[in-house]
Amino acid sequence: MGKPTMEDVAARAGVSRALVSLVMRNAPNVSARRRAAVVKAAEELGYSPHVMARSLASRTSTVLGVMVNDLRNAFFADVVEGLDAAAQSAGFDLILNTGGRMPSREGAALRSLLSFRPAGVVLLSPVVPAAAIEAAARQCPVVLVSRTSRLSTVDTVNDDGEAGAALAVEHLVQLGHRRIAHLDGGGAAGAAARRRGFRQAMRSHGLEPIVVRSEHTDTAGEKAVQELLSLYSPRPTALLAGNDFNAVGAISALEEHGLRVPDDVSVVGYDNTSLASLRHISLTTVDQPRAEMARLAFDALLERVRGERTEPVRHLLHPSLVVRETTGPNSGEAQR
Amino acid sequence: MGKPTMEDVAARAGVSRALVSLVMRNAPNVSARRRAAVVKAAEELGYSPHVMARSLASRTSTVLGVMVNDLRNAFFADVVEGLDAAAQSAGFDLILNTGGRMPSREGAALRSLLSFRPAGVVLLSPVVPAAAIEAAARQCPVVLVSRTSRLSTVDTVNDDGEAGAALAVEHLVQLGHRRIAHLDGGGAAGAAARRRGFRQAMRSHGLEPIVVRSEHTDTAGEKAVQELLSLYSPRPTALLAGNDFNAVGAISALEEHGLRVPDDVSVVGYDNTSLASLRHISLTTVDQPRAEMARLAFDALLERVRGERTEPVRHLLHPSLVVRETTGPNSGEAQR
DNA sequence: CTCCTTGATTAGAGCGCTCTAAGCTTGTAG
DNA sequence: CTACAAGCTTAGAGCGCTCTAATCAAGGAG
Repeated sequence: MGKPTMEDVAARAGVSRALVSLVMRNAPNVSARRRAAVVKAAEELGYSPHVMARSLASRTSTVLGVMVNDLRNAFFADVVEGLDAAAQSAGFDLILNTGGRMPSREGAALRSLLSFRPAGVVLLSPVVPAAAIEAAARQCPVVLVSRTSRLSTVDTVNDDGEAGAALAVEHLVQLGHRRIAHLDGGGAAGAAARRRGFRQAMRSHGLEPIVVRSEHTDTAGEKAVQELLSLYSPRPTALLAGNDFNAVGAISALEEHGLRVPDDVSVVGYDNTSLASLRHISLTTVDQPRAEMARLAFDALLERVRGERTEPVRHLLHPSLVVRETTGPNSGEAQR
Repeated sequence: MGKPTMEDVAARAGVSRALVSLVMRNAPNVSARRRAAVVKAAEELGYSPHVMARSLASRTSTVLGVMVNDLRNAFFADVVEGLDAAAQSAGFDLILNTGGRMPSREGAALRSLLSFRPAGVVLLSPVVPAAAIEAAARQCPVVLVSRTSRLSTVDTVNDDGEAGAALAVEHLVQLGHRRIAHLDGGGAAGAAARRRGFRQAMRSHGLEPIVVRSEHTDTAGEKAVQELLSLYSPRPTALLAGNDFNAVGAISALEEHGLRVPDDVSVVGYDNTSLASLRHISLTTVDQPRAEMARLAFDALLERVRGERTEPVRHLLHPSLVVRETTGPNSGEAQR
């Protein structure tokens, strides 16, 4: 438990502490002989530099703060994995926090991250007020994922929800569907953009957009379908759910009503979570390039850290459609 | 970007740095007047103590290292959430890493965690050699989740896989099933215990255990069922999958063979991930108390940190069965 | 043989904080 | 008026490191 310090290594190698420091940072201008001696001593003692002490002394940080509102959501877990990969390859470390989608808890989490004086902070779909984000941005670079912002001090990375929804509509229209409904995500992150994209795409095809209020859960999806079927007759022949969970719930409800997917009703999800790719579900869905989003978020941070950029950057990533087995041609049976 | 220091606060409040330090740690024996002045000054400057500097000076750490091999696995994401909750309520922070199930990467990740001189480290189902774990345990308390160990310096938290499998067998036997197969998890974490529990429970009922080699993925589950159906005639009437993903794959394959679940074949999963609770799947499964596991892991660490305990602790948590809609009485049709 | 130059090494200050021990006020008792 | 707790406050060393500037050794040029 008694961890060796640089001083210990120096003593054992018969050199000064400063020289050990140089070796640890692989600085040039260290003779091969001394370098070897230091490396050997360090190995024998099982020494590795104390990151926090280094950070203090060098006035630099290799820590990235990450706040995620819900790790259970596979989308965020994927982004965190991506951030970790980027961080590891650049010698950074992640300090991670959850905010539970509650502004107060998120605020505390954010403050906790900042007390590490991180090189930067990534907020995944935060719900804290803009003022809190602005305050954070005064302390270090901040990038928002799955949340937009007008603050000139923060960067953002989002998928183009409008384009994603349009992609889905396009696919369904091409399959011959004309009565298409959207089960929206209410106030969830990105829901507004998807709704907007859906409406626009429908209108551009001269179709009447049907939107049912829902949420990003499977039970909400079921409920929305109940409502949809009782309200609209003839019923829609295709559905764009707010996300994959919602889509799975919708499928359950449809099947309970004796409607087959995709024969009677086509269903498209959103997010392409691991759920969608399960063969048992095999959901046609809109994929957000999570790995790329993570990479861009990390790079944006690094650019700010290095002072290479001061204007904000707004990444709007183009989603893609993954066609699986829940969508098919409009059979026409249900057409009036 | 210029972060205020304790000195700045002290100057503004007209007191010494030491006094500010006392207030920040809300030590007693500080007059109300000074305390208020310090708090006010800190607020005005937007000051919060520098955790790393504090850690260095106090020779204590409020950082917990967490290594998770795969965040995409909902089980681990849940445990991390639990750890975060425990950590937050005790004033600790998580530094998180992934090892990608590769010993070399895990080793690097572990070293990276240790360089923060954390108060303790939690390893979620690590695959690094015991020697690496032992080395880590010499630096700080280590607790293993979903991995056993004989090292007296590390604590472990596992679910009782034998009991879990037995629970499932018991349930199926009570439903009248006698030909029950287990699609095992191969070399995955916990798979051996589940397999052992399955065999034991079957034998204790005088039944012949059927075990098919598989993996913890849905495609492996499908493949295992193909194999099972081609190999065993009469076919089993019930299945215990290695985990939920595997179970979902198995269900797909069964349905493709025209077998209904649970009418023709009952299926039990393992883990009770969010997947299982989707109404569309509604999988009977064995639940591991993840929140409790996280809590116990955290507490074990804290006990070691505080020096309250030096002997290792081995938590073996009792899983519970969550009965949903993929299990039902043996219809007897397929009985010989 | 002396003066520079160049590359290798080290002394020492300091990062932002904590913590021990010492110093300063009061109030109260003698 | 002195003595002495008891309660507040602060000086200053030091945590483990980095970094600047100074030192030193060893050639090469004059």
